[in-house]
Amino acid sequence: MHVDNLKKELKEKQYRMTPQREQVLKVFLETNSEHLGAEEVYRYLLNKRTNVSKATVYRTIDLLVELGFLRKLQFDEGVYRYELVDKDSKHSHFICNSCGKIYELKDELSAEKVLHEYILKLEKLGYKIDEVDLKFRGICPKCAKKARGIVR
Amino acid sequence: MHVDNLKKELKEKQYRMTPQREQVLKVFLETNSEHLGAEEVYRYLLNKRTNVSKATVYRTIDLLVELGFLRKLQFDEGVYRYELVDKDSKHSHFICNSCGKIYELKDELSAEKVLHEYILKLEKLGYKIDEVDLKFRGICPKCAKKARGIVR
DNA sequence: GTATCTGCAAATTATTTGCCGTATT
DNA sequence: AATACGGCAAATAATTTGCAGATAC
Repeated sequence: MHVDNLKKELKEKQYRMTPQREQVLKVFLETNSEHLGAEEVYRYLLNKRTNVSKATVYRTIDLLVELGFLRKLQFDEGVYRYELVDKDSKHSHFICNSCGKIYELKDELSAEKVLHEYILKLEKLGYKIDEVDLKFRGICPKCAKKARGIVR
Repeated sequence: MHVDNLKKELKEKQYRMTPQREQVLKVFLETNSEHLGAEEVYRYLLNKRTNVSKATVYRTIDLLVELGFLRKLQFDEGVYRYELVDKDSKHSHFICNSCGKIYELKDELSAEKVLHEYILKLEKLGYKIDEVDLKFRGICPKCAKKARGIVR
């Protein structure tokens, strides 16, 4: 489980483990890391009658990013979203312009292999690459199917 | 020149051509489309003693995006940035974590070919792709060279 | 016990909007 | 002349910050 990792990581950096920090991390674990924004995390905790102030949610999320538990994302809205950093699976995102769903393209749909040779090319030219961010937008298979249904 | 295209495009959609709209578009043409944010466009015009209010800058930029003259970008700051849509050259971005410069990876550095087969794969699975957004972060060749210099 | 953390409310930043006078067609 | 547009100032939305009391270690 992840919460113990947090406990350990905090201790190492002389931060303190608090109920609030545990709760915020748990939100991401419980929701299966559904690209939540800070406001959504706050609401989720309110619903569970768990008292964490909004300021603390923001501060804790920042901390979790700093410690490498969360990755900060942007999808062209006015909000930052976050996902659990899953060390062994890099992925890209597909955002459906119709239903808004964010798909994670990984495993057999991973773009990693495809990009690998390209990244080598950049590195040969002196670019040192720390992060790759690949996003697609369009219509997802589900919505595309529905749309076809309507046409007929 | 692009300003005439704007004039034409506006007429077609029964929008009006105004000095402010011309000025805002010109900023992007004159600065070689350096990924400016709205605030920067506003400042640029102030310096040139061209009077355009901030609200108009925002509204005009939105319009230019809607008309397809500008593309809206996000680089994990709290600001939207914009670039001229250059029809015949899709490109990705490399953001240097050291100097902050944003590089456009195009022409011989274009990732288009590499991604092409991958996109076909997605489309075979029913995804309809309208937009691809690929970004890298790391250290650019210039900064990498400098850093090496310091080490010695 | 002490330094870190939290909650609250106020501040900040980027962007949007309402309203009314102005300019384009 | 009619309608779209621009400027201003106020409104909004997301996030950040200062401070005083609470809590982890």
